[in-house]
Amino acid sequence: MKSFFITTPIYYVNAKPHLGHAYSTIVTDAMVRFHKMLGEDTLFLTGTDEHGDKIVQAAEKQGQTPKEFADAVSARFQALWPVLGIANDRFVRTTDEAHKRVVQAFLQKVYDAGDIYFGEFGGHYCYGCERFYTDKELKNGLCPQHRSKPEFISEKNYFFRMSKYLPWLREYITQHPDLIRPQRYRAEVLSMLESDVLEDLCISRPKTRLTWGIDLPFDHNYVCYVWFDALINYISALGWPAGADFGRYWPGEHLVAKDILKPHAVFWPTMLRAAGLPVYARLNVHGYWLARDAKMSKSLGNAVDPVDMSQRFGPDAFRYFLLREMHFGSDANFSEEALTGRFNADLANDLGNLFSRVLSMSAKYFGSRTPQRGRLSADDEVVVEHCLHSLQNFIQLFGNVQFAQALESLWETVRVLNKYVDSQAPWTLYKHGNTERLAAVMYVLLAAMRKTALFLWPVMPAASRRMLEQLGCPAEENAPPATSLGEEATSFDGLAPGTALAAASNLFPRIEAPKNAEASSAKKPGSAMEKK
RNA sequence: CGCGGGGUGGAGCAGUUCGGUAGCUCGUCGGGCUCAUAACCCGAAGGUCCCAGGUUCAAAUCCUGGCCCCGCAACCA
Repeated sequence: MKSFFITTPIYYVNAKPHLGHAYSTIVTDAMVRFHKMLGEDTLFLTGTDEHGDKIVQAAEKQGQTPKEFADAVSARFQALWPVLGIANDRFVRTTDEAHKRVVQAFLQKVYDAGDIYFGEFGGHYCYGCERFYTDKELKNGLCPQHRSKPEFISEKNYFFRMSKYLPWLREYITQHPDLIRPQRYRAEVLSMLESDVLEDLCISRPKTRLTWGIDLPFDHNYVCYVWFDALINYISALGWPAGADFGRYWPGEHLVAKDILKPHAVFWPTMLRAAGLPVYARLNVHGYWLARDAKMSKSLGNAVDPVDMSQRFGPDAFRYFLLREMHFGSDANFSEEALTGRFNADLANDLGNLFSRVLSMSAKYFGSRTPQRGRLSADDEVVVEHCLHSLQNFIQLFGNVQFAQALESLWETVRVLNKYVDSQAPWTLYKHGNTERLAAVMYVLLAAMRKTALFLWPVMPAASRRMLEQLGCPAEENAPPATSLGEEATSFDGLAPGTALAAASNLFPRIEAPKNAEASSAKKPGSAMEKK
């Protein structure tokens, strides 16, 4: 059985979860569900990153120990995922004892191989920022943030001999064109590798400055710093080196946002190489959600709270919007207006209404039973072909992380079905007593709707289940529908005649547009404000 | 010359890899249907595809130069 292991980044616990965390995790969840429905052996990992200066500071502010603070925030992340319909298999914390042991084993291995050395590290240190600046970053010799003169500090630290592996990495990425996707990020990494700006990686902090970290196994005066700790979560959660899951699931895929491209595309593969492990199978990189074309941030006050969105619009609609609106890899704008618009147009008008009208007719014409399929006309065959074709496209596109295009492809079918209802006019067939045609048309509609519902399971698991139930195809809770997407996209069967159907209901009640929508839009002649 | 992304009808976006009738959703206007959630279906209006050159039978797409936005270069998804 083919395996599919995928991870989100582990989230830094210095702040509460925001839209970006939600997006990364929702996308990963959708990918996992998709692969489950392809019949693969999936494993979905997420977690929290809990060491470092900032956690210590944040904890102090709250009057807590770093561990207490990390426990609290980590718990918040863990509590969020079910709310968003996310079903991760594992949750790793960098403060887990098991994780610490793996990090130490990894460090020791690389150290023994001679790729970690002790050296001098000097730089301009700004106490306000608590970080080093390079000469180029300084503005007139001053910290760009605080406009104060940084102190030149020199301290001894351990370094990972990353530079040694950069030529290999460049070659590897060249040989594996699909390793990093979308392509724009692969190009960026290659450009990074060619620009020659990458050096060895400082991987330690002296305990005199920082104690909240994992001890270096070969020098207890130092703790492991940043990426060597965090990145290793991806294999510590698999129980490397001895755990059976490592052999079963590695190499897997990672999903990250573009801001942490470098650590994942450069640090991590070279680390794996140095430890003698295979590189991950794929790195999926996405862009940012913007609010009115500006980056979301707490300071700008334009951050979006995923819990709030999920509660107000429902997790399924929220997930649908995120996957439909952003073209994976590019930035996209988030707004409630856009979310409302998508909801009403796609879910309420196109999809929900299709279910409503077809189920209503099924009740009227066939006593809410799936009719016999009968012989299909040329018109019917066209719809069937169109449907299967769009499902095949969906599989291709979704597998290629083109979620927006995949959903667009699925919606082509939804629109075709709505047109089909109009062109076939079942109410006329009914009036004329043309039961055979009526049965064929209704069967085609119901069967195509079932497929649509199935294919939506990765994106909208709860709504998918509701739709399937309405079609008399109840699905087990917390399990993928018992079918395979590949087969569903090649044959048009799947509905048993005589099955009881639900009465028509309102799956996605329209959302009334918010009253304050006019605030920023300039007055235009004939601008639409009539909604009542 | 630090690196990268972008500039396409009123709005938001595809399309640009491998040139060949400019496409989608929303919005606007007109019509249709009556199964349905004031929904659905049909039709129409609306575009110098940032600018200027170049290559070509043909450029949104390739090349050169320029203008304008926005990220990154910090443990921010």
